[in-house]
Amino acid sequence: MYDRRARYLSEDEVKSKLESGIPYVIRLKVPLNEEIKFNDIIRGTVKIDTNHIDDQILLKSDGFPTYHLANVIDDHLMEITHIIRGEEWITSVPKHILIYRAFGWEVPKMAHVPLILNPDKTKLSKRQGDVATEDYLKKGYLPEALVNYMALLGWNPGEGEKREIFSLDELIKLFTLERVNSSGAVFNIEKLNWMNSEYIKKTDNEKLAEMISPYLIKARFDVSDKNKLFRVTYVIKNYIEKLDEAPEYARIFYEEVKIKDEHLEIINNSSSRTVLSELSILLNETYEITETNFKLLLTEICDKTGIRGKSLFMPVRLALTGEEHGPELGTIAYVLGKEEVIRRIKKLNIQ
RNA sequence: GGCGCAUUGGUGUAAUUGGUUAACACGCCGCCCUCUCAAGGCGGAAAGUACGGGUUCGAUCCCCGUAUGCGCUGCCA
Repeated sequence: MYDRRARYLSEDEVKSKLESGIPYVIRLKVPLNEEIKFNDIIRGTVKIDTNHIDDQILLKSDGFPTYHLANVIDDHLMEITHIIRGEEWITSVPKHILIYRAFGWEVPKMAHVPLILNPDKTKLSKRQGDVATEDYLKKGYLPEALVNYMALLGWNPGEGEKREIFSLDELIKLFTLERVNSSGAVFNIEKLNWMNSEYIKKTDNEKLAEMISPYLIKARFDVSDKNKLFRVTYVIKNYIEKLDEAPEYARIFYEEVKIKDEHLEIINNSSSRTVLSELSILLNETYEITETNFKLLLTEICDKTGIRGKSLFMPVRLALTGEEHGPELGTIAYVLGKEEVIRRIKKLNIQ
């Protein structure tokens, strides 16, 4: 700690040092043995002994002010009423109060908010993941979800309010500094993901389609067919938690089907061949595929052939997507459309 | 080292001025739905409130100590 030597220099000493041209700084003369008390809106009364505070440098040797001086003057000139900032600033409050006092200015109200923590409870850092909001926006977190999630980190609306999804307007209405708590909060990406998926589900298809198309384009999918894009959006909105997951789930609608080796056997057995050829026949008699009538076609095949359950659905699923898992078959067929469904089945028989 | 701030399930939080079976959400597990995967519905496990002392008829809540974590301790902000 600085020994406060400058304050004990005599006037003559100061004068001669000044004349000799030695570089100097201007410091704050902190009173000795005084307890500075202040009220923090979030934490209540905080006391700090001035003996633990250095004689702060206010003007550097190059003549420029340090943060502490500039900050106080700036806030006063801008008529700041409330200073709301991170907890790491709390120990510099007495320095600021002393400066306000020296100027004879009123001290604004103070509120020091808790820190956001890594899973291991250390201060949030780049080493353990993204910290910039841009990083999250890029991944396809919606701004509303981000705001909503962050608001709930260290704050809550109180008893009687069970909701957790709040619009900006609602947050503005409900938020008070008094209900912010004072301990650091671990940033839980799982809950953010959940909340983001809630917001995605709430977004209407047209808007959501617009939001995901950059991600699909980046994956080199041809999204020029707007109708198809809307249908794809309608399907995947229940699957994605973040917008950047869209290509992964939209893939089956945009990429050529590739039958994996482990599925060759299933797709080539006689029952599967029966199902697929029956389906082709029925499709030719169908004007247009809808979610429900495609299911009806499958029921019809079941009635006619006695093939049911997995042996009925799986060959169709594999033929249309090349995957064992995915949305409901009727939905998939509806999104692809009649022509494409027929094409995909046909392509298979040729192999 | 000194000073400051904090401490409720794995995580985020709740619990009128001390009196609840300590509540909700995420996550996890199970069941239902179902061709599958999600979504959705239902249910379950999970903290006795960091630890130790007080004060009190009674402490998550008040006081003290310890531990732990974080912050500050710059001619950085």
